[in-house]
Amino acid sequence: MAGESTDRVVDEDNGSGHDKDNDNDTLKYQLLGPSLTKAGQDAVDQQKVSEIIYNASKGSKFFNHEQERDRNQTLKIERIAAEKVRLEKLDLSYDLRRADEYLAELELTRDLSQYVIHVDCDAFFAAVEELDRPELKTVPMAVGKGVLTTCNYVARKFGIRSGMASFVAKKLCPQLVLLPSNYEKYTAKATEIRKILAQYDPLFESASCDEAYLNITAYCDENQMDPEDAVQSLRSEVLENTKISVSAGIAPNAKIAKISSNINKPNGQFRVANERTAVMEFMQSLPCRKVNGIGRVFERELDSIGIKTCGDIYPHRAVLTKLFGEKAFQFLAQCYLGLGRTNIEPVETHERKSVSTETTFHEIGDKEELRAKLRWAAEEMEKDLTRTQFKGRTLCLKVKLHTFEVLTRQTAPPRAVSQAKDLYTYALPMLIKLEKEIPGMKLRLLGLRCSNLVTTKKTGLNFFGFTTQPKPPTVELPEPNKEHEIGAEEAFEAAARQEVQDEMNDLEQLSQEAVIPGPSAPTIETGPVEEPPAQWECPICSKPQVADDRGFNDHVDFCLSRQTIREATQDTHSVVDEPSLAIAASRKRKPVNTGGQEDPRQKRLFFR
DNA sequence: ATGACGTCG
DNA sequence: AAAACGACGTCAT
Repeated sequence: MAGESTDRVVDEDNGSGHDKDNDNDTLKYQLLGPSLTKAGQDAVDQQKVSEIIYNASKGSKFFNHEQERDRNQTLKIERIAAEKVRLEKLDLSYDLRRADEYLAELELTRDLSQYVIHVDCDAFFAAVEELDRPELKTVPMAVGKGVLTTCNYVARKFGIRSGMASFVAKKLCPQLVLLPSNYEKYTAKATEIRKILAQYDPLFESASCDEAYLNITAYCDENQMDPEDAVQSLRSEVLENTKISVSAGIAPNAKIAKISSNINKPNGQFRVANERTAVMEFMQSLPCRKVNGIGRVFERELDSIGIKTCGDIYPHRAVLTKLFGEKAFQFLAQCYLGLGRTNIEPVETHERKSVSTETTFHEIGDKEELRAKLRWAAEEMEKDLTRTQFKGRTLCLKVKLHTFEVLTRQTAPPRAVSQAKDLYTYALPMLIKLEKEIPGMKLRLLGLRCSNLVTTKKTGLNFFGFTTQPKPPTVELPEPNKEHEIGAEEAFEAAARQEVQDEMNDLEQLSQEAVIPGPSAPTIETGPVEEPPAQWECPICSKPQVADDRGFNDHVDFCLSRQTIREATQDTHSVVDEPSLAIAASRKRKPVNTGGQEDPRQKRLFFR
């Protein structure tokens, strides 16, 4: 049973001292995973499921990390609840009036003229697999390796959900069939489905592989059709032609359509009429958690002040800004009123903000192995950047420690980067810094992300009728050279331990070869983008740097090789500079906000 | 700007 | 024994 509240190592990092025994309840709820609200779980005994998950997890590093998070969240919501009590003793008439004014203002923006629908495939990945192997329809089955991405409805009866660790799922249902995911197959199927969706709204918006928003107002007009009939026909058309069942929500805006598509899942639809009363009524009893954007954490925080449904927001409107911030208040106000966006547009019109790659692996502490992982990530990243036709002005390294703690470090190279060699060159110093900050660092994940993107697409060149050749922008090196480059990169670190001079020569050669060669680009380099010569400082020695006219700078390579040598020769006897030590020491002590400090409340903002 | 964190599918 | 990945967004500093 749930008796013991685990043996807490209570040391000085816990200023508040006290610890509720019922912490386990929230923790267990947390462990149930993020998709508790998904369909197919209604008949499941969640108590029992939660016990099993808890027992399967107990003591693991993952569990300990979740426990830590849960503790912090609990502290935070205690502060929120206490603050709310304090606020309510004050005169809130000003806040009340402001809230009401905002609500009135929002009300004027209400648009009930559009039919927006959200289409959602039922257990999509699992359904696609079942097409190939119909015998799986009757047995519990899930897709995904370490973590499940989807499971069929038979599996859901056992309490299995997407996002669940597969070994936990096996505990809940030993006969569960696990399939590896096959994204090509799923995207191919998704393309078939989208072809049909396009007939109903050519400007539909793919929200993900298996979801889409459509505005069918025009379609209904032109065909003199009721939206429900239109969606009925859309769904049967999809089912007949692709053998995939989909559910749909029909509503005056995207927010409500999204919620509605879940209501009669699987293979069903639900409509909220385009009338104010229908909308208000629908929201009134709707649990906040169902709204896209309110997750497990915010749900708990809202619950702690007595808000469970969207209707509960109204009576609390006067304190929301002070407790959660202006943006959160505005978002909640829209939830209460059931407002949402009505303009649906193709996802291609959105500009991408970042490109990233990351992988999880067995715990690694060995420095060489970590570099190999970083190199691999850099290569993956280069592929992704090539495919998406971007370079990154800023580069971010992400690691997850063996404790599941996640850290990120970012840097702004002197020029936008896209080649594996450069990605590696600029990421490695960040990794090295982390290794210094965290003695004995062991990782279970490593990833890279590029943001501040610069497009390498050759756009706008065809106003004289020139067809833009869709040639991939990276034409730098013939294949064999790439191999050589990687090999040399390995050699780099090894050689660094021996002779600086020789190494520098090698590096110079490498740089000459690897850096963007002007002549091989026949057309204008990268169309419209004019990269400003960023000012930048070396992540190792912090000296200000200037990029040369090829866009790069050998200083980092140089500094890096010195660094590597120092590490190799003096490793045990630490030359580690004091600041790093200070950071390392302070890391573990969480910023326990001491008494006098006011208002540590976290604010959040949602889209739009 | 940078890093932590929340959220979604 | 064992808990993903990629993308987006905020906030505090």
